[in-house]
Amino acid sequence: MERDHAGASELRRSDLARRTGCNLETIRYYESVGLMPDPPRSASGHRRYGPAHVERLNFVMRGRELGFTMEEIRGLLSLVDRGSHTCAEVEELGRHHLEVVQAKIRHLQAIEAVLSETISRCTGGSAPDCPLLDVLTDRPAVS
Amino acid sequence: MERDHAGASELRRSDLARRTGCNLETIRYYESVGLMPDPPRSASGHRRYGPAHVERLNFVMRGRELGFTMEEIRGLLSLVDRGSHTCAEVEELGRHHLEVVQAKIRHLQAIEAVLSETISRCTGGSAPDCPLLDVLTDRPAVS
DNA sequence: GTAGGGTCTGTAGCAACTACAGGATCAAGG
DNA sequence: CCTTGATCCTGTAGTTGCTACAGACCCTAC
Repeated sequence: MERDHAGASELRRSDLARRTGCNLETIRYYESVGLMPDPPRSASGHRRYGPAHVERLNFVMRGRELGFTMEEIRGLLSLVDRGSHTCAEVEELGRHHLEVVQAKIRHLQAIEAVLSETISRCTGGSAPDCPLLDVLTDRPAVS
Repeated sequence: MERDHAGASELRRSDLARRTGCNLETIRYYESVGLMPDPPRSASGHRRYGPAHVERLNFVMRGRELGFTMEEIRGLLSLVDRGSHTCAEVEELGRHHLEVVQAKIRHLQAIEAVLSETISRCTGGSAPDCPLLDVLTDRPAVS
């Protein structure tokens, strides 16, 4: 006879981790900050997860993969949890995040332009003169 | 007569901050982690900065603007401080950093592609159906 | 019954700052 | 000379998104 077993889909924490690919400690972290609900516990205090937890963790993980902050995911989840969300509301969160992503890309591209241009002027030799150091020290390039 | 004044270019912390555009607290932080040297102090313990500090802080700040980590900047500084650096050494640090930046750009662009494609399919209406939520829940798009 | 895993909690660490609190000190005006 | 307000000092805690312990408990299989 099995004790402490409320159904075929009761997962331990390591099962949930394996199934979702999420780090074990990260699951606890998501619970501690309220992204994941506190799961029911066995008599001895061990967490027991059901299919709803798997779904929710997948949601959170996909959100993170798309670069949403935990705050944004919280917003998305609360829309969904409310049960009366609209596409327009979700889209707005998405569009805002998209703009942030695009701004980051532009920022990195600006850095990339300076870096690659500067490095392309490096001789790579054993002399101390270096265009990259010139940029960092703001010494104007020798014209 | 001026007391506590060892030259025309002795700066207080707020002067250094203003002159470089660096946050006041950040200067202390850089000192605490060794990116900036501990400056000499006045009799009462107030920091006094000279031109060398301005130069070094500018170096650090330009490095940060180019996205170098503090560890990388530490590396660059130790090359320069050693006094016998070569362009090849500096270039290698720069090239490595460039690759990191390019990888970040690619990562963000992949995110951007998914996000903008998904959001473009949003109707923005008051219905709960939403392509972005579909992606997050991994519900396959209705074909 | 015991060995080995897994689980529990709390805490500290990472990067790179930023922001206080609570006190000392300085510079200028009266 | 004294007050006032700005600036300085230190130490500590907060931020984001985890990750990694330590030390105790528990659970399962042999």
